[in-house]
Amino acid sequence: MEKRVNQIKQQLSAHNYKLTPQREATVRVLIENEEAHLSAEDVYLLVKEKAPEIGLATVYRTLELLSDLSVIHKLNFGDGVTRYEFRAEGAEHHHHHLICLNCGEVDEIMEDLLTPIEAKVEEEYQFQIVDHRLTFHGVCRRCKEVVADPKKLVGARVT
Amino acid sequence: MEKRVNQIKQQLSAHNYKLTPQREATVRVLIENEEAHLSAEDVYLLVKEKAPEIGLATVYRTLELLSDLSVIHKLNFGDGVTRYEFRAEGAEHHHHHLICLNCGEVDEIMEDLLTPIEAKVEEEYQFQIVDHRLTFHGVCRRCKEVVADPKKLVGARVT
DNA sequence: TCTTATTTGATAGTTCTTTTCATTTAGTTT
DNA sequence: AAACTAAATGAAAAGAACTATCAAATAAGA
Repeated sequence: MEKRVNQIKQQLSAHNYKLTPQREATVRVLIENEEAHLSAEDVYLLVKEKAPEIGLATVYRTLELLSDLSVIHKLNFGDGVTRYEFRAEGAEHHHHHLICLNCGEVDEIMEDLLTPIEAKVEEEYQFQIVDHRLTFHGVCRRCKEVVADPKKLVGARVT
Repeated sequence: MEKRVNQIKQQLSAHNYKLTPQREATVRVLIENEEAHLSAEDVYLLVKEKAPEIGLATVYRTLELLSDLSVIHKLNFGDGVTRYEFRAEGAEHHHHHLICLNCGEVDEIMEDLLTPIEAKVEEEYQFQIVDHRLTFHGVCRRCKEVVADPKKLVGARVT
């Protein structure tokens, strides 16, 4: 944890930004909730527990800054809010997501399944890939028994 | 064109909706701009040219309706607006997108590259896939010469 | 035709996010 | 250490995208 905070501190100062107490509190919340896909509001509420004087605007600014420095990733699961997730350490680009159309839960696929496809796309479409987003929408293992007809869920909950 | 409008008319009436003049104008705009990934605002402005009396709320409602009936797909490229695209005829789920981080253009990959990966995911994660979203972010063929270091574009323009 | 339900347009309201601006904080220079 | 300069912050206003409300218009059914 301390190591990671320190690493981010260095990334910030490399770009002439400081790790202010507000930024540090935000970073710690993000690290502590690495798996959670927090919205800005979520982060704000969690940071407030540690540092009640922080303002929402600062949280937004910090998230934007960390995103610009590729410390975190912005995600959009189509529910109207931007969510944020730590970039996996050393990962070239981020992992994939499984969104359950029934319960809304978001699970992770940590392995990169796209490498062969990317090679094909770069070749075939003359497109130089920097990053990707891959999301599967469906029914998670926990909801399998509950859902009668998965096709009926198309268009539900997530865009 | 007429054939497709008619087909949609039937899909609507199958669910007890009418193809009103406003809905028809909206549908026609969507068909005419099939490749364009229009936002609601875009659609509104285009429909206004044909039917100036239409209101923005009606456009939103129509897009929502068509989306519910899976006539069109909602897309989210992370620029803050929902975009709409016709569902390819007979396609099980929609195609993939190439987003250029330099010029913002969105190109299409019409072939489905994910079938083998989906089989693996369904098996390995016990997740029943209904649909997917796959987007590659990078530099399009048109911008290749202009962009010196593509990595620098990470975090730019699109979330 | 009369009745009933659907659809619409205008507008007000929400929600999420960004901007503004005065104040605070931190780093630099003397 | 005091004065100066720049960066960062919090509060609140503003903005953008979308949704809900409601009276009027349209269409369908009795």
